[in-house]
Amino acid sequence: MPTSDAAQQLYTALAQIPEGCVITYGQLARLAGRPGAARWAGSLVRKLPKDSQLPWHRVVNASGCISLPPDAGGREQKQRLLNEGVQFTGERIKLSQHQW
DNA sequence: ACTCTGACCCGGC
DNA sequence: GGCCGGGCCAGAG
Repeated sequence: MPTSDAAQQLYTALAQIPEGCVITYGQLARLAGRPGAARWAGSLVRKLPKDSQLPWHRVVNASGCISLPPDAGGREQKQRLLNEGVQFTGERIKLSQHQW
């Protein structure tokens, strides 16, 4: 495909993430075959529809924190993660779930 | 075609 | 732990 071959891979990898696990934009971009293109991954995730089945809420930055502002849906993301069993240490995700 | 921007990452200080 | 600068990709003005 067209221009979104890698994008499709990114979506696929995102869909492969099990519950209770999170991934960073960089890792996601790497899985999609675009190492270093974390920004690109963020763009795709941001454009993702809310009714999408893709677990976009399991994507966080390398710091292990939600990069999305609370007033933009970050609150919902955190709530979803908590609902799936992801433990938070304040605003930071526990290192144990840092990888899947 | 060029410039700016964005849910980013990494190495160096 | 923090701040700075450079690097990556795609889309919009």
